[in-house]
Amino acid sequence: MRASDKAYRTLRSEIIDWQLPPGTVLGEVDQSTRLGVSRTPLREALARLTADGLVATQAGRGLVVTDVSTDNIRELFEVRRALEEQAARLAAERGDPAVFDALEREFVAVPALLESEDPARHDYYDLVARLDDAIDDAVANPYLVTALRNLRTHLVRIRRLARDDKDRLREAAREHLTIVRAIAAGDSELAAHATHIHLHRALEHLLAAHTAPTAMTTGPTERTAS
Amino acid sequence: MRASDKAYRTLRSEIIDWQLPPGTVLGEVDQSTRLGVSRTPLREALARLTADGLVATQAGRGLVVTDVSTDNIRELFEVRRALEEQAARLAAERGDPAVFDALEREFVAVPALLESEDPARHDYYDLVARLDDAIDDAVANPYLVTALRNLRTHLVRIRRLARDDKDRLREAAREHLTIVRAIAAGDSELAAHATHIHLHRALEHLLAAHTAPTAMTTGPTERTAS
DNA sequence: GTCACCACCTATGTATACAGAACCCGGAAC
DNA sequence: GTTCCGGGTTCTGTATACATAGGTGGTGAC
Repeated sequence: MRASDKAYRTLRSEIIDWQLPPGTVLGEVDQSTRLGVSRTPLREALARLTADGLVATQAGRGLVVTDVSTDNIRELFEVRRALEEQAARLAAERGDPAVFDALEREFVAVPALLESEDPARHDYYDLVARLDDAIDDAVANPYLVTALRNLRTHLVRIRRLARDDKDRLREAAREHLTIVRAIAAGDSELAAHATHIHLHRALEHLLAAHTAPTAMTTGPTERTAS
Repeated sequence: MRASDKAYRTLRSEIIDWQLPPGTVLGEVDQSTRLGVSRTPLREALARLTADGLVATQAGRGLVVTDVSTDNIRELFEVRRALEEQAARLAAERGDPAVFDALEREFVAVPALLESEDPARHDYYDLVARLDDAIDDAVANPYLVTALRNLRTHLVRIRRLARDDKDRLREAAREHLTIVRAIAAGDSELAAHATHIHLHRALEHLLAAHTAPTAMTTGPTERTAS
């Protein structure tokens, strides 16, 4: 694997996992020595992360991991609504019903799934990821899929703030079920509206969880990664 | 100005202006010597262009300028519809009516404008660009604005294929007028639907112009830039 | 005559060295 | 005490050298 890819993937997952929290200064020499690559591939990795919106140049401190504010989340969801509604619409028009029928059966089984031993809900998040993949596959539009992938990167990072409880996940599964059924039935408008509602509810839940413990991300987080 | 910025802007405008047509192979050494910068900043420029979708790595020939096929245009417009409708909606909700009232008056005057001496229609395209800027300003959403800006890069490149005649521009101006009035009136749904119709008509016109002289972009365009 | 293999060459990927600019700290003057 | 200036240090930006991989062309064998 190329050194620049290695640096990019490592930094990306560290940022998403909050091992590198918002505000972390990413000096080129620090990171290149830490990751064991030279500055040239590291710069490429940082450029890609900047394009992703995970890092940004702050006034006079160089590159820092971007903050996740309440406003950011709202803005992100405005874009997300536009893109995911369109994706749902197109998936309903073009998707293979059999694929979404199979996913429907899995979403029906989610309440039972959530009772099982899986503290991190990995099985559930895996199912949602497979739904996303199926939609990406169905829309067959590289531009749209790329935009959605970029967006999901941010959403995974934000998910850490959500404190998803069992009740919310059960509700989300019901919302997903409506979406999947609409896509399987080829009803594009229903799929779009179901997606709209799902995102509306997800944003509500996210903001409710985020406004309370806001101290987590704000304030002078001057931590440096070493 | 940084050498990498210089290389990026130069290559970007050359690709958009069709001076570097689709299929052109962009070797690192060729371009770095041609542009008078070293390979390091040039690689950064190429990475940015790749992220923009203007160049892509092709099988075994390295980086090439991306092709513009009919399918690409359709896919691009699917994303565009999603993002611009959302932008129009948000602009109607948040925009300053005075700004869009002023633009409305300018769009009313377009038929007269098109009669003037301006073979390249620069004045008209300028007005559309100012409308885009006003919408960007009104939506006040950096993620959405960034996505729209990236999209418009491709659209400017495609415009070269459109052969916009006076009739189409007059029609487009009427469509824009409807959009601007809806935004100024704060009617988000009307703004979204007017945008939808405008994009539908624009795509129709583009495809009609593009399917006939398709030989312009296809075929073995093995040209090399030197 | 065609196909396969080998060698050379050119391209990309990486490391490092150097230059310039910006920031920080200390000192001095008002 | 505060502010401004200067030196030093550290960072980014750029250039270049080197290594490796992949592609191409030529030659030989079947």
